[in-house]
Amino acid sequence: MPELPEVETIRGGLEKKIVGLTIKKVDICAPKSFIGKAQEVQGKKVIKVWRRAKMLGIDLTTGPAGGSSRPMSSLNAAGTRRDSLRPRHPSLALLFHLKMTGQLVLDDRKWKVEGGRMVGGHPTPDMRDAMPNSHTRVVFSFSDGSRLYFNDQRRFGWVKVVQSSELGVQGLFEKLGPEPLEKEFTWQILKQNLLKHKSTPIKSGLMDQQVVSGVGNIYANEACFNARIDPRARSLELSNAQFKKLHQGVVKALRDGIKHGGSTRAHFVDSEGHRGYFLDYAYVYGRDEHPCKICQTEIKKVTLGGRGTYFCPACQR
DNA sequence: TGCCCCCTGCAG
DNA sequence: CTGCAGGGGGCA
Repeated sequence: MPELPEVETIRGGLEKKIVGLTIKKVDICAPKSFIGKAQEVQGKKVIKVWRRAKMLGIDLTTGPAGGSSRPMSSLNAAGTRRDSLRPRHPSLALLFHLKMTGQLVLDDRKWKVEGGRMVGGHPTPDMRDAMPNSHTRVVFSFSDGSRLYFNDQRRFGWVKVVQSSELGVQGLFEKLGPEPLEKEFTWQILKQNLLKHKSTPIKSGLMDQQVVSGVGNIYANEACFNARIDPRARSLELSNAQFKKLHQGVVKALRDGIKHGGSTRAHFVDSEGHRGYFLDYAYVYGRDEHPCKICQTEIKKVTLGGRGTYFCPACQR
């Protein structure tokens, strides 16, 4: 599900709640969803929550609980890189990829057992569906009684126990393109990367994680609209002025996504179980047969690379 | 550079 | 029943 704005929304919510907590227990309901040894993270303390592309990382102390360790990550609250790229210090982390339907929901009602019954707070209406259910694949229990649920209906997602050496230049992140909300993402870089695939539709190019990381189907559609460019256009056909508009369009779409707490089509909820509202503000995604918010022309839907593609035939040329 | 596939569920 | 869904790895 989640693209950059959704993962960033989850990251921000989790950071406020779990930094400093110790993982007491890991319950794995779906073995294929958990890669690595759960034992390695039990007793470890959370020191940072970060994001790279559409992946979310939780840095853990490497030594016994309380031991000191340095964060593996490099992204601050705004999703921008603070300490530059690498080298990363040796440490341990949990790395999540939520794919299409993954959720990370923190249940911080402090459950107490009274008279054999669980007693706690009241879940929000949105959260009720995200509580441990038939789609819960992994449950992390923390020292203060709170729990983190990794839910994933379609089972495409995963969580992996990683060492810092597995990430970075030679690791899992090796092929990822630039972070679109960082300085390294310029219109020139975008142009250069898109031109590596001259005949690929521009919207499909934006979804290529080697071109720019973190953009998925919703925000690629919105970025093309923001730039007033036909999503079917080929990179070879674009002028420099259009590459600049596309660059701005990507950044605007992602920032707006974060501003509205992400997009909820069907499954996305943030770490508190609340949906996101960006789709209320979307210009084209999911709006086929509806009037364009700018010119009233009917929004069209086509398929590109097997993915639903929405655009305004009048605004986007 | 395109499919097919991993899976589950829902809408038409 | 078929088709489609915030992703992306693998294979021809």
